[in-house]
Amino acid sequence: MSTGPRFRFAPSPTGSFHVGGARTALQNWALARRLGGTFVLRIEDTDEARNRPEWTEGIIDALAWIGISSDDPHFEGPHFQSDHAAAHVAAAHQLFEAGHAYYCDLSGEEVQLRAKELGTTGYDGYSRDRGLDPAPGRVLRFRVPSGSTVVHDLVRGDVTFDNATIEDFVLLRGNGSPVFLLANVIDDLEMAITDVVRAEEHLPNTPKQQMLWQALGHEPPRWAHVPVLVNEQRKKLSKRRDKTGLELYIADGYLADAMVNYLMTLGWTPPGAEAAGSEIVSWAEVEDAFRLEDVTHSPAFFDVKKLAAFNGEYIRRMSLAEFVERASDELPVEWDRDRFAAIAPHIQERLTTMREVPDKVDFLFWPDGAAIAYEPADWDKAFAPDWSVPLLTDLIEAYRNVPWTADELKASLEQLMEPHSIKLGKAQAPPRVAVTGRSVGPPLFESLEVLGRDETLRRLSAALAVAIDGGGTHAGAPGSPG
RNA sequence: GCCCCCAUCGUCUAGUGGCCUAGGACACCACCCUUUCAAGGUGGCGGCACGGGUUCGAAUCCCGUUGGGGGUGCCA
Repeated sequence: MSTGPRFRFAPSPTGSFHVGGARTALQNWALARRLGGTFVLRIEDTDEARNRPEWTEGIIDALAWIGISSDDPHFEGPHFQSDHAAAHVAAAHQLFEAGHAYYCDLSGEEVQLRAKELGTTGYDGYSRDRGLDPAPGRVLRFRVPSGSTVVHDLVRGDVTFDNATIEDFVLLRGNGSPVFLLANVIDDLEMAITDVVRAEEHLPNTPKQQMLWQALGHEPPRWAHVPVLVNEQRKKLSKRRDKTGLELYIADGYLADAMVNYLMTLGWTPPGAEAAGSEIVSWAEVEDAFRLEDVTHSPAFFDVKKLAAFNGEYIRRMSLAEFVERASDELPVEWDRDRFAAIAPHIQERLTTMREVPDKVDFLFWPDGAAIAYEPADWDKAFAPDWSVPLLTDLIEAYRNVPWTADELKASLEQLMEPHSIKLGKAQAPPRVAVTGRSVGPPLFESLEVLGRDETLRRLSAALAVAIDGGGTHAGAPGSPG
């Protein structure tokens, strides 16, 4: 058990794990590990309607994916806020007994009505000195002291709030249940949290929570509010408008290391990144160098394009063996793994996400003899030149006897091109479209080598037939193989 | 409305008074390489929001303006 600082990550359970949450979790994790402290996971399930056991599992799985393992000695939890309901209520009563809170019988509508009549904002302290006793339907409100509250924030410095601008906020609802503000503080207190690192949106709550800590007779924790993540409209990333779910990115074939690396560079730069000319850093380096004091103060745009660039970089950095293994997960079970391994080196550097793998190599797995659906535009372009049909005809003849290696296949095409005086770049188009149905794909001769002589010749001949017979219309692309 | 935060290339950022004719990364453009597409290499485009101070000297400090964001629940 660690004795160092205690951080906490306190998500509310939903079916989705927010990428912004992933970032704050990562920051807490880096700090907890480097400082020899603890990362406490607390599920904020106060709102019972939202609580489902599988959601908690989803959170733990998501954390594990980004490298925050519940098996790590620095990990503690999960704790559940709902388990502490009694403590929250007890603390509220304690606050009432000590005179830090009072009951009020005004309903929400009545409060609004009064504010309107008085021309004030929010609750005006109507019941402050009425000495009301607890009763059903009455809310317990905190008696905000006069003066001001200074929040010492590790990323922003001191932030001063005039208490006069903070209304006597609710601690206990009319039905006796505690609100988030209170529950959050009590849990942090009970779990001996020393450092609260969370998103900037909580900054306005902080003076209220700090007053609660003090009213309860405790020193508040160290606060740190990191900037929020925003979309291209510069609005806080929201589940409704934006793609925020970590699970969505996992499904799209993003690598955990790339995601973690990218998330950490939002609002923070690894030392040495500039000199290295690269922002790609290992988690070890992050853990070693991440400091709250170095975090930027302004919101950061979550740029999927840059994430994709990182991801491509990480894919290219994998060893071939690792790449083949991971890519296999993306392939249909019936596809031959050895055949894939043969072409793998040629697609590894052409990817931005793992999800693109099947699409890059599918032509190698079409059933032998299946009709090929040619991309109309690609077909037209490849077979527009008048040399295309004769070239293909000769190529079929040549390929009947040539040794079946990429080099030989290439040499043989080059030899045939000569009389036509065309470049290899153009000459490879007709056979490529004939064999793969498209004009782009992995290197052609390597692909043919993997495909094999029989199926290659078959596809070449089928295309030739269509080219001759379909004339300029190529109407003949029969049904799709896949 | 009120409170709080923020402000360097399109984006993420380096920069903590002279090393800045502002550096890097992503994106974009061009060229090279080339077996299509990528990858890789080289180069390019592009920024200190504005106005006042302070100072010998300001992207850096202060004030104001403008702009953006967050918060203002008996949600979390």
